[in-house]
Amino acid sequence: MTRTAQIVSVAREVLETDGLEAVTMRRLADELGIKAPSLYKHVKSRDEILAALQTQAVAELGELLNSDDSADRTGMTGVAARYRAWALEHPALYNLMMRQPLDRERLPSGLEAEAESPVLALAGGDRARARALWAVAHGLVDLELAGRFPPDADIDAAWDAAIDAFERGTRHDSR
Amino acid sequence: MTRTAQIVSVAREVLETDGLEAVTMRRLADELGIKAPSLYKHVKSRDEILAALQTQAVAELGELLNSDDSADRTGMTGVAARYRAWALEHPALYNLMMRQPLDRERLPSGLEAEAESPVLALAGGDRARARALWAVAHGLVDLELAGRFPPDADIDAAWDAAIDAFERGTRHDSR
DNA sequence: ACCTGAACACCGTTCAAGT
DNA sequence: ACCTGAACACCGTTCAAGT
Repeated sequence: MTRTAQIVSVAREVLETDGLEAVTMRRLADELGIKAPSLYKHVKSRDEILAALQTQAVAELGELLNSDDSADRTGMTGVAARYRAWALEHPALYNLMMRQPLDRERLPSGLEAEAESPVLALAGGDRARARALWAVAHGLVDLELAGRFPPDADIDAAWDAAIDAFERGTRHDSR
Repeated sequence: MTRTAQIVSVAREVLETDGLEAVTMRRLADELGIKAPSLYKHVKSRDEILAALQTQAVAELGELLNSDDSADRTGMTGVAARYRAWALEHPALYNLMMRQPLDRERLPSGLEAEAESPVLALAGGDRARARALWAVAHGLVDLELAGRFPPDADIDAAWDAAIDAFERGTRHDSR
C-alpha cells in the first residue's frame, strides 16, 4: 500500500467517523504519525484527497446498484432501496460524492457509465427519464440527510409515491 | 434598520456575490466599517446569520411559487419553471436554504406550510406525493448546481421527463 | 450602548532544512 | 526519498478595555 493510498484510506475513516470538517491535514498526518507538511510530498492538496474519495464512492455505489441480489426486491423498488440504504450508511461520503463536479479526467473510463447503467435500464434506455429518476432518488436522500423533512414526515411513503409515478408507462421523451 | 438587520443584509450581498466561503465575520465587519468582534454584540454567531438568510430564502421562494403569473405557464410546468429559475438565480442562497435543517423554532409560524402549499396542490393534496415532487425538483436543481450532470446532458429534457412522470394520474399513496 | 486590540485555538499551504 | 519546524495568511470567537 503506497503512502498516498494510506492517506486516502485514513481520510475515508475520518470522514465516515467524524464528518468532513474533521478531515484536516493535521488530523490525517496525526493518524499516520507524521506532521501535516509531510503530506504534501504524497498528495497535491486536501482537494485531491477528497476527489479520490469521490471516485471511490462512485465506484462502490455503482457496483452496489449493479448487484442483482435476486433475494432482494427487484426492479425499481430494489434499486431504490439499495441506493437509499447506501446513502444512509455513508452520509458524509454520499454528500462528498454529490457536492462537487466529477473529475472526469481522473475517473477510470467507463466508471460513470457503469454506475448509471442500472438506472438507464429502469428508464427503458431513455436518458432524460433516467436523469429524472436519478434526481428523485438524490433529492429524497439529500433532503433526508439534511434533515429538511418535517420530523413527522413519512419518508417511506414519499419513496413509494416517487416509484409509483415513474413506474407506469415507459413512453419516451415528450418534447 | 437595526444593526442586526444590516449585518444580515450585508451577509446576503456577500453570499450572492462571492459565495458562502466569502461570508466571513471579518469580511462582514469590513463592509460595515467596524471590526469583527463588534458583530458579536448584535449577533450570537455566524450560524445565526446564516439561519436568518435561510428563513429569508424560504419566504422568498415560497412567495414566488404561490405567485400565479397567469401570463406564465400554469400548473406543474409553471411551478417547476419558477422553482428552477429562482435556484439558478440564487445558487448560493438555494444551497444554504437546503443544506441545513430548518430552524422551525425561529421560523415565522405557517411560513413552511405556505411555501409548500402550491406543491401540495399539484399533488392533489397527497403529502407523500408532494414530497416526491419536491424531491425531483430539488434533485434536478441540486445536481445542476453541483455540476454533476455530464456536460452534454439535456437538462430541460430531464425536467420534462420528471413532469411527465408526475403529471399522469393523481391516484393516492399505494402502500 | 457600541466598538476595539489582543489573544486563543484553529485552518491549508510553503519552504528551507535536516536524515 | 521522506520528514520536520517555522512561518504565512487566514478562520470563529472571547474578553478586558475604552468611549
